[in-house]
Amino acid sequence: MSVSQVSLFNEHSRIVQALYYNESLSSTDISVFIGKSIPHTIKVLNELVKDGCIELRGYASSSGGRRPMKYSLVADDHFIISVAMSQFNMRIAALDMNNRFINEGTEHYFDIHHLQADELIHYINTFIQEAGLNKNNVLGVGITMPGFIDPDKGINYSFLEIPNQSLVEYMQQNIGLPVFIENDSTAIALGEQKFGVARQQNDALIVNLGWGIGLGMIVDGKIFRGHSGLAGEFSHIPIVKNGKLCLCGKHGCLETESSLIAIAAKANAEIEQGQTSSLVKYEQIDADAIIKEAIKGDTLSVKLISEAAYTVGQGIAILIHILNPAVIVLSGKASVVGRLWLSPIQQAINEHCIPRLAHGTELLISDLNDKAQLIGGAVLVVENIGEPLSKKLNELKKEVSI
Amino acid sequence: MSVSQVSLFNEHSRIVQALYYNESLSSTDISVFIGKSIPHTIKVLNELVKDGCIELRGYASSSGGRRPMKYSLVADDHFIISVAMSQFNMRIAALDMNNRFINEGTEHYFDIHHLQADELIHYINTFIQEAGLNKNNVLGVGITMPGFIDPDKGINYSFLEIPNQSLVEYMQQNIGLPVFIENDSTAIALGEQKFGVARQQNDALIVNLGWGIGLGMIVDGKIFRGHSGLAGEFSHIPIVKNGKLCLCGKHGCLETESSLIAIAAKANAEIEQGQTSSLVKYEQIDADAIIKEAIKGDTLSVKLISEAAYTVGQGIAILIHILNPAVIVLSGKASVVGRLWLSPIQQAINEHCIPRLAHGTELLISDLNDKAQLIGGAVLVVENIGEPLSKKLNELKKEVSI
DNA sequence: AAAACTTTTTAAAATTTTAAAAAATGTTTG
DNA sequence: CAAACATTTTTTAAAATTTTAAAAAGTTTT
Repeated sequence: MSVSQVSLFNEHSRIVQALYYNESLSSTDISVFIGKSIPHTIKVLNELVKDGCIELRGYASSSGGRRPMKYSLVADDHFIISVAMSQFNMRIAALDMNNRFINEGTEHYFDIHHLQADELIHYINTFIQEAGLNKNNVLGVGITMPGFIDPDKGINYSFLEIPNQSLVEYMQQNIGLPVFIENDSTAIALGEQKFGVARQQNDALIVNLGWGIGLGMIVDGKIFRGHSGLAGEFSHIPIVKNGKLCLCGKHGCLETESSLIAIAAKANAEIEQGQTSSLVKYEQIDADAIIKEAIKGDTLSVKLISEAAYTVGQGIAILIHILNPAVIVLSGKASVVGRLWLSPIQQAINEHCIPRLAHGTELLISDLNDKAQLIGGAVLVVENIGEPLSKKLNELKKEVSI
Repeated sequence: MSVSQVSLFNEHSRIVQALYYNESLSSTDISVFIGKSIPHTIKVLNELVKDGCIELRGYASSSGGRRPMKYSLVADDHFIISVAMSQFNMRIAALDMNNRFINEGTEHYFDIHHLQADELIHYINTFIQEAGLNKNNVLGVGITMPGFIDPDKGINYSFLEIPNQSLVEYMQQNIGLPVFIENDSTAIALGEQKFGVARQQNDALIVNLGWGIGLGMIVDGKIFRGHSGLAGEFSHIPIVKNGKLCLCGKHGCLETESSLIAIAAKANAEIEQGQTSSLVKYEQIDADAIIKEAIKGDTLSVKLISEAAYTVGQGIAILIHILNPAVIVLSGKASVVGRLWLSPIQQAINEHCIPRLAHGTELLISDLNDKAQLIGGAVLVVENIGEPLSKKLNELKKEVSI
């Protein structure tokens, strides 16, 4: 493949991206998106129509002038596999080029600490087979999971380490498709940015209310990772004075007070002390139980979530001062009870932010619910088509600093 | 001026930028910097040599092959005026195209709350005249000052407001040169990034230890401002439990404990309570007095700075978790006693950061000292040549979002 | 029905890159 | 010690790409 073909391919992929994020666009829109002239854009669009991956969808309306042609992706020309993992489970789904789920997907349970890459590969290959997908029509597999992940090198440093090889390389060899990996919170942020309430936002913070408190940051329209990929360690900022030792070894981390794990621990303690609550009927009081009872209105569950939320709000107040985001999105597992989190967090923001900042920041609840991570996995693939890992690694090596 | 000429001009200005930040570069270096092919780069370079703003500086060494020609800016072809203001004073200096001060500069004292734009204009015009500079050879004037500033609109919302006009417009009309404004902490960050210890860094935090605690953030190689330009409000993050009311109206702001103003207030209180200290000899104990005595080893002064530093360190620990910077630079007025700040801050980082993050972040003291802001003002001009305000405003209006 | 406006098409012009040759220099080898 | 070779930069000319400008084609408003 010559260099000119590569750059052409990337131009194509930019157009595919534009259309994946928008049902249909005019040639002018696409021309702006890819930063090329209209004649050139139209030439490329025609090629893609001939290729069969883009179709014409009639004319858009006009405010007084010739009506523009609408271009869209052909929905079933290609598909994307998205794999969303948490510490304890994984879901696999397939999406078409209109970002729609083409089936119900499958779910598997495990403890990620004991999960083997081969198991993961087996689940994915089985899924592709059972969904009846032809691998030639699959753009790629987006795997999103907890851990400290380098998406460019294709390595998860926390889980699923493969000796002498990157996880992505190993997966690609055994699945026969392009594979991309990303951190779960980051994936949720991607999903919210492209298809959720953070759509169109260049400066957004997406809080992943889950087993821990994850944070995905969109800075200047792009996912922000920091110098060594560790940025967004929100759940370990030292702002709590409860003396509890965190798993990370430090005291005072936000997650010792506000994660679902911390909330569950508190619930168990309170119940033991004889607190009345509909939680008593559970054999093991875990996050799912608390969320379930909180929805039903159990006082203790609601109280515990509210308290945790206020502490998270204090942390968010600090984030706002430093990053001045346009929106903050509450997403992730626990955001299904988003209403319960919202007002304590908003109150903490009002109490701890300078007014100009508090007013300039919108606090929103995800409307993607538990789909955010799966959608983020699909976005991950779309964002990376046209940039195979090998090319990225070459760039990393070349990187010249003047 | 046709559009093609504009883009050519911007290409020229990219080359000027590359050479302003580097004493000399080869055509290959410049080609990489501006992202164009070597033949094209050499063509443009020849034009600039003919123009007289770039000169040849002989050959660089080679690791085995033809030696590359070194290109440099002609030092006295153009000059830059930099104006560095604080709340209480301003310095004016002129720099040549090698980033060297061409004279001693001048200094004026005032309270910025009562400063008039006309006064500022008078100082600048007088300076240019007395320095014997021809305005045709001055690239522009970079004014850096406290306040909430929108550099694109050319407005300082906190000070020096001009009715019905932007400050920059007014200044340009009365000085007859391109004028650019920027926040003081941001300017210091620019200076440190291009010429200081944060050189080459894409992810750096520059702490401006001054009357307040300023913060300039370099994210992905660029100054980060947030959604509405308020990012980096480090001095108002709520992390102190001292009950003191901050000027911003909130309790618990970092600056109630750690700014030079807070330190001076504490010193006065301690002296009144009969503490022994070489500070007693001062009529008014202000920041300058404390810095002076701390250098001499006065126990009280050192103690107060150390305490403040530890609190700043707690704040920095939070910044590190969120932003994962490669380096943190202590700069600004109070960084002349940088050694005193260093170890309490480092200790707070070690205590409050997860180890992987603490180890990945270098804490450095500025070597530009009080020159950082002036140099930042010059960088401000260099960064903006080729992009006149009017063009920027047009772009702001056009900004299409898909 | 004319005027105003927007999108699309076309063809010429301008820009930029590619590829190959030439020039210059350090390293290796006989 | 010099010739051969590997490397790197510079030059050249042809090829490819992309843009500009102007004309044409549709729509809405007046």
